Amino acid sequence: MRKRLLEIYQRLLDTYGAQSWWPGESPFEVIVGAILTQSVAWSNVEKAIAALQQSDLLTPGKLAQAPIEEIAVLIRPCLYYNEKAKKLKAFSSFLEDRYSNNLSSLLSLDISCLRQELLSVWGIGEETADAIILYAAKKPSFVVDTYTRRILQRLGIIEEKSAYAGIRNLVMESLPADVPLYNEYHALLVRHGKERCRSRRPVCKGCPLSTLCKVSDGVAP
DNA sequence: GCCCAGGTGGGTA
DNA sequence: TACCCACATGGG
Repeated sequence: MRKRLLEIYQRLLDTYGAQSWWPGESPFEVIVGAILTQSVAWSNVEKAIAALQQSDLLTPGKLAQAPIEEIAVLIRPCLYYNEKAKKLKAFSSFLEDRYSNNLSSLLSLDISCLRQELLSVWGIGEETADAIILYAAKKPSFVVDTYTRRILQRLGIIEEKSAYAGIRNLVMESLPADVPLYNEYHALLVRHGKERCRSRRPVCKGCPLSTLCKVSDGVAP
């Protein structure tokens, strides 16, 4: 499995080049981005982050104090803005109550404790937690998103209804626990997914993974 | 006008 | 456990 996953990685890297992913001036900004990007393209998140920055709300203390309505107006481009305003507030309040706004002390926990803490926050699910661990805490926790699932499924590596934990474990048990590798792999899967697996019908012609794929040409499983 | 994006939580059987 | 639904903008 290790060989297979590395082969996929190498082909994607050769095709798309390094993605140098997840821009963010600070770990806190990365976390805000991780919450805002739930089910939405990053381009929309950038607008919201810029608006929060402009209103000087991009720090844990200030976000925790701001009314949900004020946050919601600023993050409108991000879809489900009322929900996400609550989620940002929930995380900020958690950070204030449990860590006195000391983000570093939260992020310095070991992966399993950090993951447990993050999952206890309303609005943070497995994918968002892993994105925060990988991109904000810079610790090796593989992120399984829609594209990861779809692509690995089409390659015949996972079952259609594989659970999140099963997919994550499979990858993490097969690959070395390496932050740059996990970072780049996730970014490449999203890039590839956007270009070729956006809809139910994959674009198989000229696909760098076509010879590894069990899906027949042009037909969705 | 229609489809779908880098999900999560809550409700129901 | 396994579904189903709400959330509700913007770009192709």
